[in-house]
Amino acid sequence: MKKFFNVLKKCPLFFNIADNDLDRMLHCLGAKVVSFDKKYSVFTEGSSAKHIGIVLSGKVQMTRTDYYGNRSIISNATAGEIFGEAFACAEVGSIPVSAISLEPSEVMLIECSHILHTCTNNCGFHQQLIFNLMKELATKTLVFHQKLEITSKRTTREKLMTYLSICAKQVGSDSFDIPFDRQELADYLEVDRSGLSAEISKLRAQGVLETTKKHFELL
Amino acid sequence: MKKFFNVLKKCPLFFNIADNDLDRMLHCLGAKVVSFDKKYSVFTEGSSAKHIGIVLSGKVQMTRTDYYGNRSIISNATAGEIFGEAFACAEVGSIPVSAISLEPSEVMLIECSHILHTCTNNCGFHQQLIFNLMKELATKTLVFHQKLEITSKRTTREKLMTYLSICAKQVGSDSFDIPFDRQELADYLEVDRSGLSAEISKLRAQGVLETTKKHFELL
DNA sequence: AAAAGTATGTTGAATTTTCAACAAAATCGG
DNA sequence: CCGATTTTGTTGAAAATTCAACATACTTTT
Repeated sequence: MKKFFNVLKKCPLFFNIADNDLDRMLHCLGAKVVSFDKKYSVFTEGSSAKHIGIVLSGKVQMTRTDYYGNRSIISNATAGEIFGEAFACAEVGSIPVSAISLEPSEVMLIECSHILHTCTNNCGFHQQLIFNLMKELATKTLVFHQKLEITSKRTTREKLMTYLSICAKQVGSDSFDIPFDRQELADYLEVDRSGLSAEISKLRAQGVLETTKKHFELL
Repeated sequence: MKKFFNVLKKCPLFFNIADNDLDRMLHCLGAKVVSFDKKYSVFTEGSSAKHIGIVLSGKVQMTRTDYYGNRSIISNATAGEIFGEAFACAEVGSIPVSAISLEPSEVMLIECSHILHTCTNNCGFHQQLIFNLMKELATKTLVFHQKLEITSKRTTREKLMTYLSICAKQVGSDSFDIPFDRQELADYLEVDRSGLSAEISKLRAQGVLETTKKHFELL
């Protein structure tokens, strides 16, 4: 596990956990590392929701696909980020979303009950873990509010501009990269891809923005 | 505070807290009760996010209104339910939503830092409170997933049917009441009210459902 | 370097939504 | 109980989205 310590130290779940406690803790939690090739499922919609995932390397995407085949992208997670924690913490039977690896990825899986319910060894770090988990859940809720703010807009143009404005604000610059290609961006904004492309062209023609591939610049 | 004990005992924040501890605890937390007339703001968009709200009586609605005046309804909270906890827990500067009383309401406000950071009295219930808060945040995330599932649908008809199906499932019956009037339902589904009314009429004509006011029946 | 596959942009037709305006029904206040 | 207000339903026109089909650009593989 040692080789992942640099990533884990950045993971909010382990905030305030001393370095030399980490190894013992992971053992106590029964943490395991699993590798996934590109486009493999980490979690499948409908499967049981016992584990919290932590991305160690690569990229994992949370999606849902409805009855008619419309894919909806919930979020992307990269190294150090947590996913699936809400379903595991709420102790629901099955997950309403899928998690797939966008690249070859390594993922740490921790059974959530090991975090929530104090082990017999009385390790003493459970309280800190639960506190960290709570913080993470609160932060994730804010991310959802942001996504709702974006998708509640009524037109493709407004959705896109709201999303790009948030990106610019987060980066602190009008020039930035987004983590989505065009189809993914459409699935994140919940709009039609070709309509999105058309709208981007229009915005470019009107001098509102410049873009090449995943790079955007607001003018 | 005694007169609210029946409500507070049903509040998930106080799960597993002994009855005779509750009074002392509320005092220690600096909980205060505030009354609001109909249509008053409990929280205003942009204000600081320090307090968790608990509805003691009445009804509180979380909304956001965008630049163009489109109102978006996030959720309704009735007696025993918590609101605003995510912003307080995440310790963000300001709230991105408003909370307004739909009826004359009484609300308990607790400064979140009093829950998160152990007090000098060493009361010993903070760990349980934090655990409960974590559970609540996880549950709320599931509610958000549900709202996203609904609003990610592309047509008014699909959004409505998805929402009604979820209602029916929760109640365990095809006959149920919804907590929204038509305008509120439209704002929750993020669609135009008149379009929603037209769609409901169509569904009625097609024998898919029956409805009078807030009562719906799926056929 | 060519071929195959993938991603992006473009277009027009069909569908759907929004918007505005109004009528009818229900509710509220005195 | 009546008048005033609010809610709901209806309609048609304008705007926007979706859908399908295709052309072009870009990547990857062999």
